[in-house]
Amino acid sequence: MSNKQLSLGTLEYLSNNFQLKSCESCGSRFWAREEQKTCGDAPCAPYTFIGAPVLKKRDLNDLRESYLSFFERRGHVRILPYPVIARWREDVLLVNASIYDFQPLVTSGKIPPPANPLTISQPCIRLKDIDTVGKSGRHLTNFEMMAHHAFNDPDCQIYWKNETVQYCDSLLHELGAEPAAITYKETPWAGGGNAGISLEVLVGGLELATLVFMDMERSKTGVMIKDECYTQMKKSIVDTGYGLERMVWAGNGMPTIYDAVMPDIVNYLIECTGLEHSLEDPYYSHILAQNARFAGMVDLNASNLLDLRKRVAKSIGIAVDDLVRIVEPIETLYTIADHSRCLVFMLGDGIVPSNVKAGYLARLVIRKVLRSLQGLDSVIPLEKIILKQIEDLNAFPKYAERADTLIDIIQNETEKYRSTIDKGTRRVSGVAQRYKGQSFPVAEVIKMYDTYGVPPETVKDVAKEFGASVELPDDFYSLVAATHERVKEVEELAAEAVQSLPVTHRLFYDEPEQTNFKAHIVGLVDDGIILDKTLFYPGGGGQPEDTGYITAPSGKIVRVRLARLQGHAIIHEVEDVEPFSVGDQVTGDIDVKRRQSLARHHTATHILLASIRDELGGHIWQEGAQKGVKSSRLDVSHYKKVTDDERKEIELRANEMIMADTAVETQWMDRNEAEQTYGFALYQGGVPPGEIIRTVQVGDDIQACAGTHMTSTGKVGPLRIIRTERIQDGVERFEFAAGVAALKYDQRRDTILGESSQTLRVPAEQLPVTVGRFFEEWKQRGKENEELKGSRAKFTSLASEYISVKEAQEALSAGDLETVANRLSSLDAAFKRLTEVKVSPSAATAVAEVMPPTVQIVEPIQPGNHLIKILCCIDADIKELLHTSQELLNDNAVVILGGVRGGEASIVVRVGTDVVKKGLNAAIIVKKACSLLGGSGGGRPDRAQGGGPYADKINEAVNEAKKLVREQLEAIGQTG
RNA sequence: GGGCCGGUAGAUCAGGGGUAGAUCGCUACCUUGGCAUGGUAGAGGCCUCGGGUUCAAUUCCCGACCGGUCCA
Repeated sequence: MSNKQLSLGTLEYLSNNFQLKSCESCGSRFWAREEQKTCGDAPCAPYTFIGAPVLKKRDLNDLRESYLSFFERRGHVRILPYPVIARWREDVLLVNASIYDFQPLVTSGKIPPPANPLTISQPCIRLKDIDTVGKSGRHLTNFEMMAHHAFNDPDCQIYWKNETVQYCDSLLHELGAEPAAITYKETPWAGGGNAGISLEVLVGGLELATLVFMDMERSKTGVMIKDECYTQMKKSIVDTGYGLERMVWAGNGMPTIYDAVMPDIVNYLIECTGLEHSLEDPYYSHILAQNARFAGMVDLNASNLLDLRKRVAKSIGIAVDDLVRIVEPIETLYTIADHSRCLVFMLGDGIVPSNVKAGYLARLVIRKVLRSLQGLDSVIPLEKIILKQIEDLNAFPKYAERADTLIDIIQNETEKYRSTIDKGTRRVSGVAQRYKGQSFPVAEVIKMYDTYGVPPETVKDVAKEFGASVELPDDFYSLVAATHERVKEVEELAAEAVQSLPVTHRLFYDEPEQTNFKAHIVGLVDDGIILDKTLFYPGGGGQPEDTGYITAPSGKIVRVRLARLQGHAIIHEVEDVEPFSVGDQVTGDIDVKRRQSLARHHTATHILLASIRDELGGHIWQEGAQKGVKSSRLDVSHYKKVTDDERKEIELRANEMIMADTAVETQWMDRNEAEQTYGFALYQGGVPPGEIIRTVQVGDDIQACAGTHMTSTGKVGPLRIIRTERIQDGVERFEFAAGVAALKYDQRRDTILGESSQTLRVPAEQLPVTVGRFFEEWKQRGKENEELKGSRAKFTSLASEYISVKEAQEALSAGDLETVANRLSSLDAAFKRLTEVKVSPSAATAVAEVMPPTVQIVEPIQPGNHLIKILCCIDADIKELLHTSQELLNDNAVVILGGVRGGEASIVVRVGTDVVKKGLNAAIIVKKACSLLGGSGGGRPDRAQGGGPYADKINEAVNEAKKLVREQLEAIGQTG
């Protein structure tokens, strides 16, 4: 740590034209031309430009062009804007500032800037203050940062502080600013691992730009800035940022930035909601202007919003409630205008809504704007507003081209949100019923939001309907965050031990089809050798490394386990390093089949990606890829599940590209030239470092890629998509095989089909129909089986009531059918239901024939006044016994049933309600009886079941149960 | 990448180691001259899949698949 202060140093231009002052309010150092007490920044100074513009009136397009050409005339090269999604960075999701375009590769010196100096208009998205957007009058979630950058290093000095301030001053003069109104305030700046002094440029109380002089980097010691230490670095970077929207606002003087920047959209929304009449009222417009002035003075957040409302209301002399009533609807419209515009940038640059990463942020914005729209009295579809925004953003024609996809995404998300809210609402009402007339616990509100995505406001509304009150704490969202266990940040990767290893020449690029080579050993490490040149691909870009053999001068052949890259050297990890010494000439043979399959899959990946993009649209972006020998994976961004038809179409297109058999062109190109020619689509697989990058062209698809490829698409062979799966919301994974692997895949499927059709004895073509039929029949059987079990249970129970087996058999053998028929006559109704055949003597015979094997014992006995019914069946499972027992049971009975099926014995005991009251417990009886069966059982006092493997002990077990029931009943009888 | 929820009838969901439930919808019948309605009966479930524990798993445990949601 050091007390050293960061200082601006002496700037000729400022010293000659300005005076250094100190703010009476906040104490910061600032520069102004004339006498001035405060630094000119909020909260020390109020807005003065509202109603009194401090710049010339310009619209966005006009001012953007003026800015860029101003710097072009001063030797800067105009660079095209980068997408708002920072795909080239690991550490951030969205572009927050123009300098993000050049971090980390340019700022760290790994690659040169695309031009030096340069100027750019970079659309940026900042969601940090999203909740104050619309209310503060000045916050936007999206804005264009106008910038000029100069990258200085010891060898190449472009310009530094003095020129930067001078440029700024003359630009502002050109734009119509009064020189005396311009203030430069000194502030330390830090971000993205770098730091430096900066100047905030203030005009009319509004910060229009920040001029950052980045010349320090994070380190263990040095100057403390925002809790981190920084030291001087060799490079120094001019990083400026001018708010395009703010400059338009300053030249327009409307009460809010939204009116100034998006007048058409705001007016459209006002018309849709019928608010225009109130805005024409001078009283209303006075209130809105006053509100905007006050809001400009404070750093708004959720907790001080009410505070602001109070102050504004007081200054105008109206009640807070009245103020809110007037101000809130228009604030909602501003929010909608801002968010919908933000979405055009996000979705237009290819962000697909998702539950992760940047996609989640897009969803967040969509849901916020949908919620705002819901709060309005009138219904305006979000799609309509988006279309209007696309029209308004005519400076970005690429968004108009993608309008259809954007609308599709929006509709998809709207539908999704609707169903989430529907589901959530039902869930909340369920919970709310429990808290009728009480307060709904905050923990439940958090759960609703965190787990089910129901916003707290919705919870409040729904709960109210059920008479449950909800107290929302101000720090609701921090409470949500607190429930998430803080996950330990992945520690920064330790810097690789920098070894000076020799550079290996990469033969695999020069001769992609060669499989063996001669080379000299130039180095030996632990278990590996380094050659002057090699065909072994060290892995990278999702392509695994090569394996193979190296032959020593002695003739000894040694297996190469793998090749890996370390620095610029390729290390061949070998099983035995013994036979080698530096200087030897060796021959290398790569594993041809492996390499060929990998190369095939690699080229196939490019082909597939191009086909998917053709079929599904320009938002498709590679999210990851892993090549393999047998199959490979390609993950792409997409907002819907890929349908079967789409998948087939993609597969066809891919194979058409293959059959077209075009050459695969690889080329080493200057990176900036490649970028300007092909755009960001180059970096599907990530951004490689270096001034020169390797491009691979497959058909119309061009990517920066370091892998090995086939020399023409035809050599890829057949390509089969094995399956698609959604690995995240918004990311679809394609698993596919190419060449030999694809054929093997097909063969495996053939085998599966063949075996299946053999089992069912039908040709493969008929499998779907047959399997369908079998499944239906199987279900039908199941149902019939259930029915029969139920019927049999009824039948068994009824039969047991009226005739014993012995009796029936004796009567039948004596030819006395009349007796059997008489005894069975009361079965008529039940029997009819079962067979729909009227009971006749012959049917009775049939019954008797059915019964003997089933019913072994029918033994009504009467201990005390309880009836015990015991039935021991063979061939019955627990379910059937349960059904039967139900039929046999009455209030003062105890039923014991035994059955055997499939080598397993089962026992069911049921106790009638009267007997349960006396204290007989079925569960205890079953448990004890089942121990004889080598198993166990249990249940409720009135109904228990169990079983065990010793089927031959079933009679013993049933008798045991009978004994236990008797004993217990007798014991109860004695005590009761 | 991490956390938290969930997958049961056509839909929405309840349940829970021991006979799978409700509401709506569907079919038929009854109530009326007809409709709204009301009543009665019925059809409709590999309780997502695979493994484990258990006498017994839709239920408990592990894994897969699918979905929802919050955060970085």
